[in-house]
Amino acid sequence: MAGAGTTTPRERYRAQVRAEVKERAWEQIATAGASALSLNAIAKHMGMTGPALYRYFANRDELITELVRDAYRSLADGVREARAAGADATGLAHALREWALADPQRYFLVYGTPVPGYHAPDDITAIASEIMGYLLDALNALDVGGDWVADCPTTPLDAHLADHRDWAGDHPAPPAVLHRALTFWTRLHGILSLELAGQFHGMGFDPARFYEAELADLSGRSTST
Amino acid sequence: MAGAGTTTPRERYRAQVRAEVKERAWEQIATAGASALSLNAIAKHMGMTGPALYRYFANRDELITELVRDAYRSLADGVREARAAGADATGLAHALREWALADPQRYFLVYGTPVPGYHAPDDITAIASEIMGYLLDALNALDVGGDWVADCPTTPLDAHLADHRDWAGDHPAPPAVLHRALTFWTRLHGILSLELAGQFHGMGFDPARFYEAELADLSGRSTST
DNA sequence: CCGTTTCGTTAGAGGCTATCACTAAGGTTA
DNA sequence: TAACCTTAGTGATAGCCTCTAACGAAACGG
Repeated sequence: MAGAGTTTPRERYRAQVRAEVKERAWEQIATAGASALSLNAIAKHMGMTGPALYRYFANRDELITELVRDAYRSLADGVREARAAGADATGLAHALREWALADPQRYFLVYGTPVPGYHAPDDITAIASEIMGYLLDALNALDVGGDWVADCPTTPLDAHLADHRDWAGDHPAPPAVLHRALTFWTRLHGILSLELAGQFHGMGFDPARFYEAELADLSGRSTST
Repeated sequence: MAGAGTTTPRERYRAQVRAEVKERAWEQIATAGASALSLNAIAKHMGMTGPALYRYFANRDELITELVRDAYRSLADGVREARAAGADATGLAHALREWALADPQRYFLVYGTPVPGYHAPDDITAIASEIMGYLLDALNALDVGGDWVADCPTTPLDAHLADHRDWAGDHPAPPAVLHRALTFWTRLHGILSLELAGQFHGMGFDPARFYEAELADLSGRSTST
């Protein structure tokens, strides 16, 4: 019997095949989008027949869910590492942008159009709130003196968020910081998703500069008001 | 030969079948997303066999493109009407939100995850810039006295936009207004797309209030700085 | 009334997901 | 070593899908 931490050859082989399937899947997704992902085509690329892959993934949905999980995980790791390297909220925003540009379809797999019936498993939503946690940390750290929060007028939305802060877990950030975290997320996502979708194509301006400008606005007002 | 403006019975019938196909298509899209749209299933629902529909649409892509066109058209009409009824930029934002909530999948068809290879035909991008035109009008009208633009510091991004303003056509809006139009679009889209994608699910707060808060911020700063 | 155009059908190629029964190979145990 | 069990991969099959081609039938227009 295999002790904890050891792996049998069979388990190693299994893990390797699963990894190769996912690798091919990412290639397919990058070139044709997630809806065009085909287990059959992946199998043929690997020199197998279609049904063989059902030994490794219960169905197409399970493979996609696994890819979504990996994508979330890679973003969370990137953000955590940026934070560990001393990045502030702006640094996290840059990490997000680089992660998004590196593989647009991966970004869309996480933040793009959902299929109506689908509901992500709990461990994936847990990773999502882990990412939100890093953002809250970064924004909260900007406010160590408490001066920005103190100066900040209490808006009706802040009061509302004070009553609905379950999503922040037990994070100590005050409502004004929760508010800022939401604006960070939604504003950056607004730019990134439109840019990656090609909606800025033919408009001529440089999305990176616009991103920087929004970021400056997002950070600047913590000190200027 | 039918004179201009008249229609033969055949043309009427054809238009009616095409309309019914699109109607069924919207139902399918609303419940299962665009990727699950099936010409075959639509035909069966209409009491026909699958291949019959190829008399009306060259292929699946053409049907989807038609739906995208209709969706854009309906948004443009809504925004134009709101503007004609005297709505300012905030009013347009409310029109956008209602249009989005009325049919989330329709919103995603227009602003959601694109298929990597796909390129929209020119008339569709023309509708997109028509919508942008209404937004520029509304934002420009806020600034009739020119005081906000005058007070507004010329940012590097504004200078950049002054050099890349092709997308605004021959609209007289100054660079600062172009900048504001971009922030309007991207910030509102950021919230709407995440909300419709269900990313706020389980977070507890009311997205409508957050939308209002962003809108207040977007409008408020035109007078406060 | 008759030719022409258009519509809808069936048949079929080729793709997909997914299940099933079966073989062949690998590991385990007596 | 031999018997056994587990697992990987196969072909066959069902049931979807898109899309093409050929054929009958209906409707239109002169």
